Amino acid sequence: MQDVDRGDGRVRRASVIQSPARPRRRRSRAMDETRVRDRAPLTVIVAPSNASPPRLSPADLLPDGDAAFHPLSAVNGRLTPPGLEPASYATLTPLLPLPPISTVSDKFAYHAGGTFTVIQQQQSYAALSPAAYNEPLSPQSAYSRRSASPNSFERRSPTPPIPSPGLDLNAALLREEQAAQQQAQVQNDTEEINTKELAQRISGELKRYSIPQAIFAQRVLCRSQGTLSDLLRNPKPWSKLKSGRETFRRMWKWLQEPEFQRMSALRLADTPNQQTVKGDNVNNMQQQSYCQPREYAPPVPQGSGMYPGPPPHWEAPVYEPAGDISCFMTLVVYSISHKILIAIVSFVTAAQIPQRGSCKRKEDMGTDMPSPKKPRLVFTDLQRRTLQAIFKETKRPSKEMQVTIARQLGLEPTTVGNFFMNARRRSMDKWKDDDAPSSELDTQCESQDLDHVPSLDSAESEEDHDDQDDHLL
DNA sequence: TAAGAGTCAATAAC
DNA sequence: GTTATTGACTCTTA
Repeated sequence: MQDVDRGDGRVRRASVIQSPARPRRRRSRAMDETRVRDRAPLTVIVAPSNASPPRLSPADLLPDGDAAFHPLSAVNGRLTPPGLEPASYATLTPLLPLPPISTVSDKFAYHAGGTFTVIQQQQSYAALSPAAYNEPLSPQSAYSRRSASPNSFERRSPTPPIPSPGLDLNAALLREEQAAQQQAQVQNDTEEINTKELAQRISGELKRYSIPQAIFAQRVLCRSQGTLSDLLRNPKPWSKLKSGRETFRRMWKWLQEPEFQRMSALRLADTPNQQTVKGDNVNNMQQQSYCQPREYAPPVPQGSGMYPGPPPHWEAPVYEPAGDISCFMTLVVYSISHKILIAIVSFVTAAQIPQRGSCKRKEDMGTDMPSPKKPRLVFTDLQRRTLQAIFKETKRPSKEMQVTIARQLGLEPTTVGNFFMNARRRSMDKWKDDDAPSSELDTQCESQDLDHVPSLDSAESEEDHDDQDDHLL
């Protein structure tokens, strides 16, 4: 993984010993675990990045022999399934059927293409007929409708194959259609999409057509490239998704489109400001953006004037390089009388851990001009390793502990809070390696979530490398 | 109100 | 130039 040393810090060791934490409200299994661990002394060792890595074995870190501990190596595996090699997709002709999304919509009856088309043309994307929305992606159906003839997409053409009907017939059809929509909508809300497979297919299609993620993300999903990348690499099981299902539905929908419409969807938004015109021209597909308003207002773009600006400590950050850091840090956390008393003993060189603004920055050091861009905080190696080591032991450190950690590492408490929040969420990204059905995965995840820290993968692999170095030494 | 979920977007990595 | 990573923001949920 890419997470290599970002600093030269040579932290020798840091340990955190924690004993009984203040009783906390039970929220989940995770909290249970945290509570259990809070009762036991905790030692966190942060090894130097260029020397012996933090080898956090259960024996080292979990005096109670917590069986839930898992080596990080078992977690990594950012998903790039072998079956998704670009070459395999390259062997397909554009009109060959796609492999099935097994769990999706086979139960759905294929909806009359004509009526679907009319709706598709006249409604916004989100309001598409659910039946069509969830039409089967089985090889049979896909193939028969797409590749039977070069004009297969015409089955969804704006001119539906409705036999020159009288008004009554149309009305009946419309009613039938509406009923089907309602029913399908119900199904749509509950039906499961195999997000992993969908992600693989989308990835494959993007590769096959050389569609940049950024374009697809923006045009079809109305999301950022980074978001798409993350979704494709770490698709959450459908059952774990909430509002995020909409994004996968859009992928799904796009995948269901005939090639012609897929490419059209990608092209149409090439026009600047296209997305500002939504649903105001039902007769013009070029104005029919895939994108619908977000579930909530998107963040105000930076530089728009509404961004409140960086926190004070970012204004003139002292981005001290972590180089030449040589320290031996020990964190001792213990509690007395239901109140955590955190004692931190640090052996840090003067330049070791600035209390503020210790985060490195690639540049910006020589510019006095206030940048309109929000500076991105990047943890120093020491900060990252310490946080990761602590996270291994305590997924939900108390507020007090977070404050202490923040103070010790020269970070804002909110930054520390964000780290743990992100780490908790991203530590659940491990269903990716499992081919089991999502329901099964869910069960597995329940027992593994909190012991996997993908963000630590780098540290782990790094450690391996360091181990070798140590060995040489 | 805190934690979770979804996401942005800076930027590192390739 | 494209993709992956990740700190932080906004909104939702418990």
